[in-house]
Amino acid sequence: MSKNTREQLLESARRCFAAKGFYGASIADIADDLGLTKQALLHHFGSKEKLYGEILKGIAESIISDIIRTRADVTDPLAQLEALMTGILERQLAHFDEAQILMRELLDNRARAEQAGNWYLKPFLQSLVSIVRAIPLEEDLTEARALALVYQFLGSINYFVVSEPTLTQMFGREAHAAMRRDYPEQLRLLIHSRFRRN
Amino acid sequence: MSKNTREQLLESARRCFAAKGFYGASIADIADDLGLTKQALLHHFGSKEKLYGEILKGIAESIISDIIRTRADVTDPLAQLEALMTGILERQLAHFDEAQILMRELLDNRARAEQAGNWYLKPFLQSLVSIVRAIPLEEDLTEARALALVYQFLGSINYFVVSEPTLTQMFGREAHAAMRRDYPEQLRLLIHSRFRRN
DNA sequence: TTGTTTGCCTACCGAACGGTAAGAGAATTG
DNA sequence: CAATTCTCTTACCGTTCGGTAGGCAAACAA
Repeated sequence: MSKNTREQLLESARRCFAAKGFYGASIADIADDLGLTKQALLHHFGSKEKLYGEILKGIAESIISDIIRTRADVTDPLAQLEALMTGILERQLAHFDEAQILMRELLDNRARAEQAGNWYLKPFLQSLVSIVRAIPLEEDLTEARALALVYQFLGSINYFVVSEPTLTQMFGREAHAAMRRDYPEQLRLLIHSRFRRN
Repeated sequence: MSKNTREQLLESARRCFAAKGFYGASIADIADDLGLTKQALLHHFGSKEKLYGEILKGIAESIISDIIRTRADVTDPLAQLEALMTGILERQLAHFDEAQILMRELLDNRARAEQAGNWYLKPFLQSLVSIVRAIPLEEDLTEARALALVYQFLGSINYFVVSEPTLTQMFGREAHAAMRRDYPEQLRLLIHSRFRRN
C-alpha cells in the first residue's frame, strides 16, 4: 500500500496548505509537488477535504497530547498555562508549516471545518480555557472572558508566526531569531501580568 | 454617475471580503448582496483586484492619518505606542468588517497584494516600527526585533478580533463585551512590561 | 427633437477547480 | 503460470471563477 507515497503526499500537502491556505492550494498543486497527478492523490485520500482533515487531525492530536502531558507533569494552573504557551511557541517555530496551518484554521476556516465535521481544534481551545479558568482569582472568569484571553495569548504568539514570511523577506533570518529570543519572556510577562495574585 | 451605487457596492464588498476573504468572496456574491449582477460591479470598478484595492487603500489611509494625528498630539514614544494600540483596538471593535479585512491582509494576502502593487499596509507597519524604535532603551532594537514586537501587539489585539465570530457564536455578545472590558488594560501591560525603563 | 452618455442587463468565453470512469502496468498471491 | 490487487495514468465531466461583448432603456445635452 506504499506507505511512503502517502506520507510524502501528506508532506507536500502540508507545505502547500501552509503556503496558500485551503482554498488557495489545489490538489493538482499538491500532487504536482511530488510529480504525481491529482488523481493519484484522490486515490489515496478520497477528497481534498479528507486530506486536509487528516493533516489537521494529526496536528490537533499532537498538541492535545502535549497538553495532557503538561497537565500531568505540572500541577499549578498558572505554571501549566505558562508551560503550554511557551511549548506552543517552540512548537510553532519548529514545525513552521503546521504552525501556519493551525493558525489559518483558527482564523479562517472554522465555518468550513465545522460543517464538514472537521473542527478538530475545539478540544484544544477548550483545554486551554479550562486551564485559564482553573487559575485562582478573586472573581471567576466566565468562559467567554477566558477564551478571549486564550486567543490573546495565541495571537501574541501566532500572529507573528503566520506573518513571518513577510518579516523574513524584509529582514532575513534575523526576524526569526528575534522571535525565539524575545518571545518566551514576553509571553511570560503577558500571562503573569494578567494573573498575578493580588 | 450614481455615487450612491458605488458606495453601496463598496459596503457590500467590505462585508463579503470580511466574511470570506479575497478568494472566498466572488464578485457575483458581492453584487448579489445589492441585487445587481457582477457585470454592474465590473462596470464600476473594472476588476475584482481594483475593487479590493480601493477598500484596502481606504482602510490604510484612515489608519495612517490616525497615526499622524497621534504623533502630533503625543510626544513621548511609549505613550504614542500605547495610544496607537488602544486606538487600533477601538477601531477594530467599531469597524468590524474593516478589521477583518485588515488582519487577513497582514496574514494572508501579502504576496498577492505586493505583486498587484496593492501592498498598502507597508507604511502602516513601518510607522509603528519607527515608533517602537524611538522608545529609549539600553540597547537599540534592530528593525527586525521592533517589527516582531509590533506584530506581537497587533496579534494580541487582532487574533481575537478576526476569531470573534467563533467566540460570538460560542458565547454570544458577552465575548465581544469581554474584549472591550479586558483588552485595553492587557495591552497597556503588554507594552509597558516590554518597555519599562530599568 | 436628436445625439450622447450613464447604468445596468443578457449572453458568452476560457481557465481552473474538485471529482469520476476506465484502464494500463507492475507487483503480489494462489 | 494465471488471477488479482495496488498504484497511477489519460480522458472527461459539471461547476464556478473573473472578465468581455454588445445591447437596451433612461437621463441628459444640443
